[in-house]
Formats: sequence, structure tokens, C-alpha cells
Amino acid sequence: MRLGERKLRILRAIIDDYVMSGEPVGSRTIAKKYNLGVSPATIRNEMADLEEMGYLEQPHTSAGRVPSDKAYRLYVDHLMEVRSLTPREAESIKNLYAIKTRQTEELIEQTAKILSDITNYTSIVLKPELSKVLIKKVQIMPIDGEFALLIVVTNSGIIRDTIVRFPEGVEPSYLEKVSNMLTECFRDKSFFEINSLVIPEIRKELAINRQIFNKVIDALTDSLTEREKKKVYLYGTGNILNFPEYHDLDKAKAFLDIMEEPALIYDIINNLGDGGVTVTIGSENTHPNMKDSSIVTATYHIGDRVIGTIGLIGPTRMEYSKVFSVMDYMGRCLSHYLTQLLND
Amino acid sequence: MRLGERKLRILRAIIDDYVMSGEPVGSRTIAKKYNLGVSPATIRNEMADLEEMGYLEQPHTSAGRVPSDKAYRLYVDHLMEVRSLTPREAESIKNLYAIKTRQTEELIEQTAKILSDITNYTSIVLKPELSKVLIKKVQIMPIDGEFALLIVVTNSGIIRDTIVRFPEGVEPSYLEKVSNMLTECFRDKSFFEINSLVIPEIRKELAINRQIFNKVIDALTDSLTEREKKKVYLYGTGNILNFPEYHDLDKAKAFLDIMEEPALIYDIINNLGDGGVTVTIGSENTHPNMKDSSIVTATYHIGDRVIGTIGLIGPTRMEYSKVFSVMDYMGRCLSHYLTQLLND
DNA sequence: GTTAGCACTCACTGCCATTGAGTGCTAATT
DNA sequence: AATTAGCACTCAATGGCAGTGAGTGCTAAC
Repeated sequence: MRLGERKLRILRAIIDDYVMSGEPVGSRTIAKKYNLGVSPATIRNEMADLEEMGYLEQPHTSAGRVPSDKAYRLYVDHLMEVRSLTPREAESIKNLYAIKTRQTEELIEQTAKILSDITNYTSIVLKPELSKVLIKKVQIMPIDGEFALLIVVTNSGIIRDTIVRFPEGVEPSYLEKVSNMLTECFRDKSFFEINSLVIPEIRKELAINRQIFNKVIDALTDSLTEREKKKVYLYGTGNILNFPEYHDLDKAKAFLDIMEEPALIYDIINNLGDGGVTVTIGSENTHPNMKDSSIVTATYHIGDRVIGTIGLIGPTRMEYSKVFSVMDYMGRCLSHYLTQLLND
Repeated sequence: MRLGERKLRILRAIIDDYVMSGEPVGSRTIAKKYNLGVSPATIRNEMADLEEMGYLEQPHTSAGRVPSDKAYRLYVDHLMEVRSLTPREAESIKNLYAIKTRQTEELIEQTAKILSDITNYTSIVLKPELSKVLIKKVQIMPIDGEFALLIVVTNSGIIRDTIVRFPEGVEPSYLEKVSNMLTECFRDKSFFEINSLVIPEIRKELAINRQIFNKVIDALTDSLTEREKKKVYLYGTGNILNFPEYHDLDKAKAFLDIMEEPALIYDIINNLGDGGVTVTIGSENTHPNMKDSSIVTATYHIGDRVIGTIGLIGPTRMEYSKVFSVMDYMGRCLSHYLTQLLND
């Protein structure tokens, strides 16, 4: 059986209607609301075909039809009309980037908030991945007694600061010297390159005061540990309670539980494709608790280096068209801002 | 009518039972499970008295009784037996403080996680309040071109870093000089003192290069802005769905909505009493959406300076005794750790 | 003052009939 | 050959109704 023009039109109508109402859609509804010029009976026949082909499902015999994940996939890839942002949405996003001297961290947090506010879904923002970011400066700052602060400034404006403990009696001037040397070695390299290439080389050179150097290097590599890497910003987790598909308490709980595991979210989001906007629908998710949810992600970058991801999670019955355009726009804005402001 | 010994015993039994079961408690249950040596009929009479006095409520005529907020208040103040921590609980907390070189920020985050894990309620940790913390060091670090990083190290180990933008062509050595001067002026003072006392004084002295100095001061005072101050760490927000009192979706939603407003939470928590452990029960809360929840908080300090608060939120039917002891212990541990490790 | 006994209340459960939205199939229509 | 009208059928949802049982309050006996 082929997917003729009319079948597609009917499928689109069903999806549009179901996305709005959340109720199974019947043939009469389609015939009345979307004037396709055919009778309910014809639509019923087409619906039976679409069900056979796996695009529709029936909760029970005497109910209307519900789109399957396969239908949403078709919709996202071929059927949906990408709409542009409403003035209100564009406004919200523009305001976010109006303030120029913002901290990167705060900007990312606000991005999550606005994404959720605009769409009413749950937003996720992964902060820039340290291993993909370029180092601008390394500085060891003595604080007090045996403690010093290791500061790493990167081109995304992220500052990794770690407290390092030295044996008492190290000269500040010596730390200064080490700082300068490290800065010189590491400048414009990524953490990844440093870890695999530069460090072994330096280890030789600085054999003289191995102990201090090792402390610093350890602290640096600590910055790359899994746990720290996997920090995410979330907003609007409670929004899922607005959707009838999560009115079942067990489902709601399963969802909220996932949302409290940053490492898990990180893995889920980060394993998705990374060019432009990606849509993952229900069963396409690998994590079992996400089989009823869809995720739309977009990447953001500094220059042409992808350094992080933003995402929205909602039920499979999601306003893909709206979400798609919001994510696309937001990804571009964020990239533009970071590239322009923090790179030279 | 007076609250005799027997009435108190019965009230305690009712509260204990209700806290465990969540179901209205009947006279027979009390007579059977808690052998108080009296018949159900007697208990019924006492219960009628207790209801008249406002300690008990009846959902409907033929149901058992439920403790009122007034009863919980009496319970917390006079009736409950403060139990000590189970080995498992003490273990979890001890593990948290085993790692000595932890970042303060991470420690606070973990504190929230463990509080929630132990108790199954929603935990809240307010990070150290900047205005109450003492400054150890101020440093302006040139990064690139017109950008510099303002770093403030405090005695709680918190580092406030802000990006500052200077007009092109400021000498690094000049920034160094300013840094040293600021450090000297600010050392061992709180943000609060600085804002109100020291800054006006310095403004005079440094009249020479007013522009640069103002930038720095502005960035410093920015650190004290409301928004930044009101950051909170939450964990276990989804736990409330475990309690039947939140099975009503509207209530759950109201709760989750509050939990996404850090500033609101901050205000709610911060306005509670601040010596030791504080318990706020249901209607004692000022915020209308919290009238069905109880909050138990404890403060933590560096030396004898209170700098932050930890808290647990749950339904009014809360295991006060357990929560009380956990909060007390955790507050002490956190204070001890911060005082010992980060103060000299 | 305490308790046994008893009538009364009322949420909860299961049962049943009714309703109505929606389907699939067949036969008539174009 | 495709479309549509007509109709019997399905099944979740709703509302009414009786039965059940946990719990109460009251009264009278201990």
C-alpha cells in the first residue's frame, strides 16, 4: 500500500488535532474540522489503512485513533510546516541577550528558564563541555597558608576554580612562575589535547619540582572528571503535570526521578545527533523511562566548535513545529552571543 | 478542660499512627496497637475532648481522627521523643565529610542530596550568604583585550568571579596594584561592612582613576544583588508524589511550582527563626501554597557567624522526630567542616 | 470514671443499565 | 472503481443503587 497524497493530508490532520486535544481523534471530527472534501466514511477507510501501515493506533475498538511514534517521525521529517516565532517569543529571547556583561553561567541558566517559559515543556541546558573549550589562561593564586586557588579561564568564559593544597612554604613567586609557564603551554589548546599531548611533555621539563606540579595537574584533570562534566540546568520539570499523559502518578514519578539524575540526562541528551536540531520521538529513546517522551535538542557553538546542547522534553504528543523553531532560533542566538562576546 | 497525662498519651499515639499510615485513626486501632490500658470507648471520649480542644479533626462523621497543626506543634514542642540517627544515616553523613579537599559548592550540593536520600523528603540548602561571609582576597586578573576577571575569595571558600570590562590599554601592573590595595582594605571584612563603610572611604582616595575603580566596585556590589543571593539547592522534589496528600494533581503542581522559584524558597526559608533547628508546621507558613506542608530548618555557621540554612519540606504528616535529629546532626557537621577547613 | 452495647453515619465497593462516540461492514450511489 | 450512506456493534464512561464495614456518639450498666 502506498501513502498517497490524501492519506498524508488525513494523517497530518489527525496529528494536528491530537496534539492540540490529547484525545483520540474520530473520523467525524476530521471531516468536520479539516475540510478535506470527503465524508467520514472515506476517512474511516483511510484510517484503517493508516493503522495497518503502523501510523495510527487505537486505544480500544470503539475509540478514535492516536498517532504512533512512526507517524510523528513522518510528521517531523516531511509533514510539518515549520512556523516562525511569534513576536512574544522572539521578544523574550531577544531580551535575554540584551545584557552584554552577563556571566556565562547565568546566561545558560536563563536560557533554560526562557525555553521552558515559551514552550511549557521541560527544558534542559548542558553547559559547555570543558573538553571542547579552549584555555586562555591558567593562574595559581595563593590564598592562605597551604591553600591556593587554581583558576582556568576558557574562551567560553567558564572558569574552573579548584582549591589546591600545597605543602607549606612554597614561594608565591614560584607559583607565579608555574602559572605563566602553564598558561604559555596551554593557551588555545583544549582540555582534551592537554590531557593527551601536552602534559606528558611537560612532566619531563618540570621534573625539578615534581610535587607541586603534580598537584596542579591532578587538579586540572579533576576538572575533567565525569561528575563535574555532567552538570545540567533544568527548568519546568513540573510542567509535565499539565499533560494528561502524565496524570498517572507512576509515570510522573518516573519522569521526575530521571530529572534528578543529571548524569543520566546528560547521557541521554548527549548521545543524540549533533548537527542542528535533533528530534527523538518516544520509543526512539534508549532509556526505558523516556519511551513516552520526546526530546528536541539543538547544539550551540563557539566559532565552529560545538560545545554544548540545549533541549526540550515533553510528551510524544508535542508541538514539534513550534518547538523546532524555538530550538533552532535559540541555538543560533546562544552561539552567536558566545562567539561574538567571548572569543577575540 | 485540661490536657491530662492520659490525653497526651492518646494524642501521641494518634499522631504516631497517623504519621506512619496516613489514614485517619480510629479508637479501636489505638486501643489495640498502643496498649494504654483503656477501652476503645474511653479513648473515644478522650478523642471527642481533644477534638473540641482543637487538637484533632474529623474528615467526616464516620471516619477516624486526624491530628491538627496545633497537635503537631504540641508534639514537636513537648511530646516527641528525639531519636538518634540510625547507623545507616550516620554513615551516609560521615562519608560526605570524609573527602577533605572538596569544593564548597559541591559539598553543599551533596548535602542536599543526602538529606533527601536519608529522609525521603524534599531538601533545600541555601548557600552561604555572601553578605555574612568574610573576604580573604581580591584579585583582578587580565584575560584578554578589554576583559578582566574579578575574583573574590572568602572564608567559606566561595569564589565570586565576575567578568569586568575595562577600556582598552589599562596596564596589568596597575590592575595588580588595585588588587593589592583592595585586598588590604577588604580583608576580614564582610560584604555588608564593605558596602556601607569601606567603599565610600576608598572612593575618595582613589579619585585619580575613578573609571576603573568604579567598574570594580560595581562588579563587587553586583555580587550582592538579590537574584544571585537567592540561589538554592534542591533535591528530591519528586518525593512528594510518594505522599497521598499530594496525589491531588493540583496540589502537586502548586508544590512543584514553588520549588522552581528559588527566590521564593529563599524568602520562605530565610524568614524562619535562626537558632538551631526550627520547625514550621502547615498553617504557620505564610505562603498560601505551603499551608499543607511543614518545613524543618537548621542553620550552619563558620565560627559563630551563621551563614546559611539547610531545610527539609514534607507534608504536615512528617516524621518530625527523625527529621529533627537528622537536621540537627547535619547542621553541626556542616558547620564543623566549614569552620575547621576554611578558616585559619 | 470506665466500659459494654447499640443505633447511626457515611465513604467505599461492586453491580447494572444507559449513553454515546466511534468503528467496520455492506449495499447503494456516482 | 471509488465514494458514501446506513446500520449493527463495541466499549469506556456515567449514574443510580444496595451492601459492607470502619468508625462514631450516646446511654445504661458496672
